[in-house]
Amino acid sequence: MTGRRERGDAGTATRVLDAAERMVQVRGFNGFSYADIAAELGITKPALHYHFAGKADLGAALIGRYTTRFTDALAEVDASVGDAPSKLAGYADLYLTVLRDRKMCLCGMLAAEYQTLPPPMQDAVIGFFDQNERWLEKILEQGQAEGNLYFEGSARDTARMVIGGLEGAMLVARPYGDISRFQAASAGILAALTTATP
Amino acid sequence: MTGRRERGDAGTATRVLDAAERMVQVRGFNGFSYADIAAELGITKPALHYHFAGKADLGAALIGRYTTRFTDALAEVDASVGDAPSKLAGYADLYLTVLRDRKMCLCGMLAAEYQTLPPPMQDAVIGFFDQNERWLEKILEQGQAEGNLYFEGSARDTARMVIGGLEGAMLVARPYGDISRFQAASAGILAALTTATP
DNA sequence: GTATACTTACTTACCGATAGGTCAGTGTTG
DNA sequence: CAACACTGACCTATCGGTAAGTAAGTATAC
Repeated sequence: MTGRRERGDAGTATRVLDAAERMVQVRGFNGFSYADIAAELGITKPALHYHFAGKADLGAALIGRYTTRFTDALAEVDASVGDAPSKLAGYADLYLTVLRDRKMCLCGMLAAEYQTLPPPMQDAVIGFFDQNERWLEKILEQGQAEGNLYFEGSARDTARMVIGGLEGAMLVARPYGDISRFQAASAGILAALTTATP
Repeated sequence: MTGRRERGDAGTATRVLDAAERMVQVRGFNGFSYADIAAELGITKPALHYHFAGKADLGAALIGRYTTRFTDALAEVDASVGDAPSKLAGYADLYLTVLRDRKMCLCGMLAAEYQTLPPPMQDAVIGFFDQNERWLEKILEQGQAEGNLYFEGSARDTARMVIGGLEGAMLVARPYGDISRFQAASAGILAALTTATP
């Protein structure tokens, strides 16, 4: 065995994160074990402990990477489309992409299990939602200023409604295995924000 | 020890259901064990197996009782208030009552863990959402006919949006321990449905 | 009315499997 | 050789679940 990483080789740590991430998003943090990951990757449990001291550390690393990737995706949405409604649509599309793989939003899943999580993971989950909220708030304010987004109440409360609406739509759509349930809700939220109220 | 139930004594089976229900709503189905329940009630694990053959059976019984109670609560809403907007507000209030105890909707929690549940529990979770959807659909149609609820698209899709919106608002509000997050979302959903579009 | 049979509601003691985690090596690489 | 990336063997605690026994109450037979 080489032991040395080749070009194009993802590296064990990354492969562990990938497997664990998918397991959390499908089964929840309390729904898989170190043994499950080891079996899937064809390595041993101590190899996992070598890369991530404990399940709690792995969990925290998972949220960190997910949040970073999500932040990058939001920046990409910011850069690729101009007006606020398109950015909102791009935001909803990030959720849809996750759901297509029959997965729940990582932090939506962890929000359900929140009370059983080690405190560092709890803080990281909150951080994810805060970040989403800030980005959405900015877009909503932009749209209000541009005159192409309409809502009553604060941009902050509206941002929270959008996050809750999309997370909830994912949560309920997944048991049915029906993406269109999410799409209808997503379209409805977008429509509500792009329709002027008298 | 008498072994015989006294008046006002809840009965072991009911006490088990009560404890398990709270544990699922706070920690998730994969976040507690038979030992946890036994310790809380001051009985032994085999006593649990006497009343509920296995954790799967207990889980199924849990959803059954919850769905029945929810159905009763919906009938109570139907009976106590007249117009559709008030009924919708009553519906949202059922969610708020759950959240006040720092609990997630039982079936919202189980929706997150859906992929790890035994099939009978999966079916029962779907049944709960179907029932909610049917009730809401009826109310939405009533409101549309009365001219005091406004929405585009089908009553069915709108019902699904309401369920997703409220479940998601609960999901995200709970980590923050902030009921007002839910209330703002709930009020927003109600407002969107009671505001005429041009 | 009392002995017998049976049910209810448990307990003690235990099972194999799995949970997360540790430690002492080991082969490879620069 | 020293750092890196592991493996094999093992640990304790806990998981859901079971087998056997028991105290107390109920129904039935005579």
